[in-house]
Order: sequence, then C-alpha cells, then structure tokens
Amino acid sequence: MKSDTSSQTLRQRGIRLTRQRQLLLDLIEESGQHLDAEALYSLARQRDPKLNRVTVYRTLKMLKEGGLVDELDLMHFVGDQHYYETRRKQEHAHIICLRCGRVEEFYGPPLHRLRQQIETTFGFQILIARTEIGGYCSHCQALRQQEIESVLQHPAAPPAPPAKAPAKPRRRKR
Amino acid sequence: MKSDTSSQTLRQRGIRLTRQRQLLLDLIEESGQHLDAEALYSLARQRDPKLNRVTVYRTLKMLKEGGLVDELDLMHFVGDQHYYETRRKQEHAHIICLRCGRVEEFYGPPLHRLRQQIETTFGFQILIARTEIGGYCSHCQALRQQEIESVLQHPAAPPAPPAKAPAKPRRRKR
DNA sequence: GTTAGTGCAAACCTTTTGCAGCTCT
DNA sequence: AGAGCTGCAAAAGGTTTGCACTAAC
Repeated sequence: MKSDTSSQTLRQRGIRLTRQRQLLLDLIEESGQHLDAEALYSLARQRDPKLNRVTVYRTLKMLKEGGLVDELDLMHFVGDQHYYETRRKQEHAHIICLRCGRVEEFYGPPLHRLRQQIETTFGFQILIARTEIGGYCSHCQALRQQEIESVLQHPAAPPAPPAKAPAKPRRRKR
Repeated sequence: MKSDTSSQTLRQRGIRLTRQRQLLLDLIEESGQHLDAEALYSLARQRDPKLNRVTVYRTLKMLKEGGLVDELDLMHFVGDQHYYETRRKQEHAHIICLRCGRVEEFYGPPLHRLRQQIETTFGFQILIARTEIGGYCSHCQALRQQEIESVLQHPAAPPAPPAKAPAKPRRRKR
C-alpha cells in the first residue's frame, strides 16, 4: 500500500514525504490496528533498524496535526500512551473492555446525530471527535461475576485478584 | 459542602475517609471545574500546606476507581495531564475549542441513545463513557479566518503565528 | 492494636527539545 | 543552496512506587 491520498495531502502543504515517513504511514495503514508509538517504532525498526524513536513521535504529531491520523487513549487501559489509527474510516466510537482489554468499534447513527446537535447548538466547528467507552464485554461480564462470587465464598482465600481490579496490565521497561 | 453521599460510598468499601481525602473531595465538589492533579494540589496546599502531591494522585486514582469522579483529557489541549470532575452530574460530552481552550458541556439525548445502542448491539456493560470534541467555538471561527487572511495578504510577514497552530499553550515547570 | 494511609525520595514511562549533520528539491 | 528532516543525547512532564512513620477505626 502506497497511501497515495496521504502523500498528496502532505506534499500540498510543503511537507516532505521522506523514506521514514513513508514507512511509518505505510505501517499505520497496513496494520489497521491501534498502534502506540512504541509498537509502531518496533515495527518500523524491523524494516529500517536505523530509524529513531524520536522520528516516530515527530511523524505521529505531524500526521495528527495534518488530520491524517486520529489519536486515541483507549481509556488508558494499558498505560498512559496514545494510540493511532488512519482517518480513512468513518467516524466511530471505541469500546474497551476493562477486564480483557478487547477493543470494539461502533459505527451507528447516534454519533452523527451527536455531531450535528453540537454544531447547531453551539455553532461549533468540529475538527476532531472522540468517544471512548469502558466497561465489560459480554464475555467478561460472566467471568467477573464468577470472580466476585468466588471471593464471597472464600473470603480469606486470596487466589483470585483482590476483588476490585481484575488484573490490570501495566507496561514496564523498554 | 461535606459530600455525604461520597463519604458513605467510601466507608461502605472499608476505605478510610482521612482528613486529606475529605479535603480533596470537598475541593473537587466545590470547584465544579475541571481540575488537574496539579491544580488540585495547589488548592489543597492552601488549606493544608503539608499535604503531599503523591496523596493527590493516590486519592484521585481511588476516587476514579470508585466511580466517584470521572477522568477527562480535554483533548490534551494544554498538556498530557488528566482532569477530574464529580460524577454527580448527568452524563455529558466535553467540547474544547482548539484555539481558546474554552470547554463547553453538552447534555442532549444523543448521548443516551448512543449508550443504549452500544449496550444492545454488543451486550456490553458500560461503566465509563467519555466523549470529547475538539474544534473552533463560534467566537474563534471568525478570528481564525482573520488570521488566515492576514497570512495570505502578508505572506512574508510573520506577526501572526505560523497559520497552522494558533498559539498552543504548553505547561512548563512546577 | 491493626491495617490502611501519608510523606518523602526516587524511580518510571512517555514525550519533547536542542543541535549538528544529512537529504530532499 | 537552503529549508526541512533525522538521529542522538538529554531533559521535561506527568505519574507511580518503596518504605518507614502516622493516624483512623
């Protein structure tokens, strides 16, 4: 994938499409995932081991300001880093399971109606919209229930996590 | 304000309502603003100069996990810090002007419909929902236009900011 | 008297900046 | 040639952790 639309958009603004930027842009478009700077850096190094982490940050910032990618937090389920995705898709909300970390995307009409109402109510010119929703996916709701019951039945036994946080990952070290 | 509901909620979970926590809770409820950890710390120190910044972070984390406050990013207009507000109010979206930083709140029905659709579509149990919208408020749209025209007429003159970023604050030093 | 919470210092993760050298056009 | 980019090192910003002491229940 050569992301022609993107490169045109960039060139129009007098921004150079260097080898590094092309690589990063390709990776974001190819993956179709929600990549954070570190993941992107990691992927990029597989193709260009000399590429620097700073270049990743600078490129992401530029793409974001240029409206080519959107920045997500995904409710900071993992850490405080940001995630990025192309803006090629239709507007959508991100739904994050606070137990397993799975991310779903929602595309229904309420998002568009929300946008319209805000534009008319406030005379606001919307540039970026981000809706993130956290909770338990259908699969984890049951598991969560089991965890709670297990704790109630064996109040002194600490095999399951402390009943409140169902295993919260946290990145360390790079 | 003594935030009785909150203190009850906390005590039920065996969480101690210390002097420091009471103070921080009071400040969040009183202010009705979107405070970040640093602002809250600053306010708190006026009443208790010994209170530590770390206690602010720990308390905010606890209140967030307890569902007593919501955490916002406000599109990271200022920096990468988080903002907090009581969960007492009805669910609402936050609308941030990317030029002047003003924050509006939107309470219309689309938010509720969005929530319902996600619950039924995915069988998802929603715990937290956050909608943040960035763009230009009605006031700044006009100013933005002037800025752009001014640049087009005097392409060599750099009195106004570089035409792309209309003055982006960034916190330094604490 | 326990157990949870605080303060302090130090660490940590993520992101940005300064600057010299390189590279596109 | 010259503006724009990159890489490197270092710093900054925001937040968390380890630990000994203190205070709430």
